Amino acid sequence: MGLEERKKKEKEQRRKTILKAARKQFFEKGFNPVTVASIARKAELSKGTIYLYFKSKEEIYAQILLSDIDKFHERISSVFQEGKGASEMLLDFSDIYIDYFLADRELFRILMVFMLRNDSMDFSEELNNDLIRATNSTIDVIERIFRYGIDEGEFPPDINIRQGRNAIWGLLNGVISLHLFTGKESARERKIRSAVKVGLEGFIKGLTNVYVTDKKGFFEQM
Amino acid sequence: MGLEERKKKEKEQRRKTILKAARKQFFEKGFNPVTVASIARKAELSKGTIYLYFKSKEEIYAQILLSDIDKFHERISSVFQEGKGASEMLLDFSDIYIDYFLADRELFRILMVFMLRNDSMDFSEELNNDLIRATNSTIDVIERIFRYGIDEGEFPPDINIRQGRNAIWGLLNGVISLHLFTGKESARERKIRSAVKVGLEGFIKGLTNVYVTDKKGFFEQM
DNA sequence: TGAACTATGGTCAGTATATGACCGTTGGTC
DNA sequence: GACCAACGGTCATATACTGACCATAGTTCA
Repeated sequence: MGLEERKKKEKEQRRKTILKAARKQFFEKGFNPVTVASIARKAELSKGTIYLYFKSKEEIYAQILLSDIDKFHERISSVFQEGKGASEMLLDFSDIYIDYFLADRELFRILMVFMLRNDSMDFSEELNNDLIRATNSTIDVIERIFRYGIDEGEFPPDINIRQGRNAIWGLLNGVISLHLFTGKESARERKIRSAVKVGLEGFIKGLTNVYVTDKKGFFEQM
Repeated sequence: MGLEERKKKEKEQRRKTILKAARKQFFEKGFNPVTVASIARKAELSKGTIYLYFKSKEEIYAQILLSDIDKFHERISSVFQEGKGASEMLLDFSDIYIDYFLADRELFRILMVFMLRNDSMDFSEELNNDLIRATNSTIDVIERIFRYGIDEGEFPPDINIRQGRNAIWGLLNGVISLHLFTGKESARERKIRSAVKVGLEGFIKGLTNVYVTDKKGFFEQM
């Protein structure tokens, strides 16, 4: 390890410090109520220093959110594995989806707020597009599962992919939203999982019992 | 925690980085063979930066050695405890002394080299005096034990304190020196401890069996 | 022996990084 | 619509770091 390397590391560390301080506040209060001064204070830096690492408050927010969504997308993409059927993938997808947002409720809340087009944050067009693209990439995963299911003959070829995709997407977000910030903490996870399970199983059964006959009691195993 | 506090911490951290890099090299190679450039390299800093934290190479060495000796002195001073006899203190002292230098052989070697007046390091007079004062503080601990023993009536009041002090000091250093850098690692500690024990017990017995009669088989317990 | 060379402790002008007073804008108040 | 407060963003200044440079003290070799 040399001198240049050390400096690089220190810079990266400082960047992370800022992002960490900012993330906490953004996720607690939203975009506008958080000031650059408060991020600086939390990070134990001056305001000017923040602007040495990021060119605007918006860029900080963008990097946090886009990186969070990327991580999430990476995690969710792990549903694609050799030897898995499309139905199984959909169920795994929902499991991971629920797991993830149970562990990071604030991220979920923020994504929901964003998708509900609460444009009180007046982001630049670029950031808005990036965020839309990023959130869509999650929906694309569902779509890919559907296509895979059709290609493998597990799902009927004439289903409306977009409709199915939106239904599952809506089911997940709806159920999670319904329970995540209401009701008793203790019952929350169970309620979410059982509601999604019922909805998803019904959905898949509706698709598959016409064409797929050799699933060997897949749902009975659950 | 605020901004000033953070900067202070970072400065202190950098100081420690330098000292750590320097200590390793000084203890491996001695004073002269270690260059400021090599310390800087190890610490992943430029040479100039070293001089922002220390005014000379000698000061670095001094701070390391004096701080090491201070720590040692603090440790060794823990022999003074309520309800202990002077003989017990001397035995505890030797235990701690041996423990310490078994764990930090290089410090022992350096102190020995220094005390043997190997003045190949041409330190400034000030540093030399500081080092002498620091090393003497250890010897003073033995002297204090002697005085305590005399005050409490455990040791005869007419013993030559300086002579006794030097004898024990010499015994410890001699035995440790003899074994520390020779012979098999496995047998080393046992040999040192038994040699010191024999010497010290004999010494104390010679002092105490005249005056102290109620020690209740102190040595038999060992 | 002494000139040339080398290695090293220490310096300092130049560069990189960090700071916070300041500016223009905006949104709220009366 | 004049005032104000609060904010994002800027920039002159301050702080921290760097490495080419210097003086000197050994070392080599003609």
